[in-house]
Amino acid sequence: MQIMENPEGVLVTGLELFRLEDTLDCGQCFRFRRDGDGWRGVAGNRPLFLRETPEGVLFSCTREEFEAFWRGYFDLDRDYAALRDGYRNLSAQGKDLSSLRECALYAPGIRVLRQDAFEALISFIISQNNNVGRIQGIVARLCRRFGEPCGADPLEPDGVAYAFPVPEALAGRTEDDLALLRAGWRAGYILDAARKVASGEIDLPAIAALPLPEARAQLQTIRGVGPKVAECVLLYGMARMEAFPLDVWMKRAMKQLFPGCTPADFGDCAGIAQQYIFHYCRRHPSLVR
DNA sequence: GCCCAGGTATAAA
DNA sequence: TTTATACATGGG
Repeated sequence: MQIMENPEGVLVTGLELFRLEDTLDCGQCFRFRRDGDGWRGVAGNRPLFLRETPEGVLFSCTREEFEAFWRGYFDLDRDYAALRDGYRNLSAQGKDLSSLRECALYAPGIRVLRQDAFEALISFIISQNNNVGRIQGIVARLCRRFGEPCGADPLEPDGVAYAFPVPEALAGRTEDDLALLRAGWRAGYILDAARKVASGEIDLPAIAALPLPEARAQLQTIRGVGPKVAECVLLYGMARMEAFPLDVWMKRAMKQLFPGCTPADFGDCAGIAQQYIFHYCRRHPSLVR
């Protein structure tokens, strides 16, 4: 990876296996949209525009911002090629994981984003029994109404980029206050999560460091957080790459593609394998119907 | 109208 | 412990 400054921002070259569409349009984050030939969005309180050029990926930020945040956010220091090859050789106790190579062909440029834990928690509470378009709409309204302005966003009606709300900005609200989100019954879940985090009853950084079973159990004390949401928070919001979100699709895909295998068979980077499988399923709906 | 969307809480078997 | 149902929105 080479990093060069230019008048538009920071140009990153020499990156293998990094494609913006694979990474930003796959249901792991809900705040990035296409903008012309690139993508625009906000992570936490940091707005960003980025696009692919023949030379590399161009980030519209300073070198300091890239180094301090975006480099980690996009997981750019992980060697995904080595990981993919590692999976090829990882045949735990005779378990056949060879289908994974085929899966990885359908989203070779995916990176597992390292999002803020609270943002991931609220986002995936909203995601339950919901579709990506509507999730994005609810999250956008949440940020416009309860997030702090944090820069410019030409795609917003008022041209302002809004940060993801901090827990304290939500904890004191009522379900009526959240009615404008049109989040339905998830509004109560959002409030419970925000209140538990704001009060300290839920300590997200502490949970992130816990063994997986305890971390899952603590997350699931939040109303509206079940096995699936907890797993998404661990994988996308706590950089716990052993986490493996199992939804209806994934359960069926596992039976078809990896009979007899469990998430644990994919090792300490199971979550990345899960991403490859998820993308494969999206391209092969007949497999999981 | 009907069905579905990367689920979860709740009540019943 | 497992299975059924309601839950609010909105798009196809």
